[in-house]
Amino acid sequence: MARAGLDTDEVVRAGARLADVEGLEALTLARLAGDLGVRAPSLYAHVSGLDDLRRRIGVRGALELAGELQTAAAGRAGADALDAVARAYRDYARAHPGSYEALQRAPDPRDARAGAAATRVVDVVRAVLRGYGLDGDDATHATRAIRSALHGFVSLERGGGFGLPLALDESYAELVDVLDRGLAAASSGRPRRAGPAPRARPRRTTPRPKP
Amino acid sequence: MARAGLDTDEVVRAGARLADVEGLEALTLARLAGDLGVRAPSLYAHVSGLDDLRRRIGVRGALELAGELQTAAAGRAGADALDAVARAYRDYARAHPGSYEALQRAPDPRDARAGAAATRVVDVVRAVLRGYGLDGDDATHATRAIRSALHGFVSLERGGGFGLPLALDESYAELVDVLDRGLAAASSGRPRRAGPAPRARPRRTTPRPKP
DNA sequence: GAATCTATCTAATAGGATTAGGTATGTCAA
DNA sequence: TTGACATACCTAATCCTATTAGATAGATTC
Repeated sequence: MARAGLDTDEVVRAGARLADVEGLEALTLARLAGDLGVRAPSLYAHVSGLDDLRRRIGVRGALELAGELQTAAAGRAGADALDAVARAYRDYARAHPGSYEALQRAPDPRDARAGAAATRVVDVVRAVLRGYGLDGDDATHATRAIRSALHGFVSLERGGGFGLPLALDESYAELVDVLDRGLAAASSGRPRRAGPAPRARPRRTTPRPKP
Repeated sequence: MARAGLDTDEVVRAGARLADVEGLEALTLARLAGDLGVRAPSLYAHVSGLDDLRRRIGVRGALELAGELQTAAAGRAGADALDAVARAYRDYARAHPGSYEALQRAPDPRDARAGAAATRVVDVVRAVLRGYGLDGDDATHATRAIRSALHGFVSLERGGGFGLPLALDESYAELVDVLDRGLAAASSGRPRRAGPAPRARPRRTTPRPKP
């Protein structure tokens, strides 16, 4: 038999592609082996099982996503950066639904690379928040808020949770605006419960295309 | 053989309990049948398969969740109502993780009850937004924003996506504050991009316990 | 060319979903 | 009381999946 010449990277890459095209549920070792022209047990030479494969797809996805976010954020600040990162986030989740779902699972605490990949995503978001004057605990809370909002939207959208997909682009833009306003208010000095938002803060610099 | 006396409701209830205690992944017909003192094929008399069971658990969960949210919102308005609903939402997801996950899947378009259950949840959120003066399209976008944020937080929290579970209660409170501020600004009249938030809007009426 | 490494194979086990078809329990009417 | 019927439950069987064990053959190295 001619060898297929696989290695772990190739298997993970093919697994990610399959998951992205047919959904993470459709990713089975039997199916993936078929796609690769190999019998299912052969995959165990490269991956230690289905769970391991899913985790590796997740790590790969997290690194990819972090790269996209980093590119989007480069050279931008404040609301502009938030907007760009939010778009890149949603774009990635829609282009790679299987990888995105895999990346959403808790990283294996024993796998340093998994933790590092997750950290890279968080770090990009955290960097954006410097433009809002947030640091320390405030930045942690704000990072969690942004991640929650973006992930929640993307997750509901993918699952069909919004019913008719009417004006989803606009809804997403509004969500990002709500975050922007809320975070700007949070950073405008304590006590931050009663004061009006600052007036002259620069807003989005590039006009948003109408959906 | 003595009959177990099952019916569909009993099977779904037991399935939801199993999913809540051991996770939706642990819900198998074989396991559930064992719990009910019955063989796996017997469940097909009450449920048309594993997928159907999951969907029914989801519908049941959506109705339960809608009830909790409705109770939380009763007699409150504005930021107070938003806060109460947000807490109830998170409480439900933590108390019933399996049902929550099941409810998150897209409802079967052919099942009227599934659609109605999903609608009930959305309606409670939408009702809260009346206290923010939002209606029509604005209310739709705002509803989606709130659902995204709450679901995203709860989903990341459950999946261990926040790393160390440090100060999660506080982060959640801050997230709700960000929503409140952002929505209040959205409702304060158009053009809504530049104006300061209204000053005298009533804030949360009950002090939030420190985490 | 021999030795080694390893990617792949076949064979086998185990567990899950699901279908087909039989059995016995409960209900209801005569 | 007895018969008929509906149905809750069963066993047996099929198919698919993950996974392990052990053999083989292609590639690499000395």
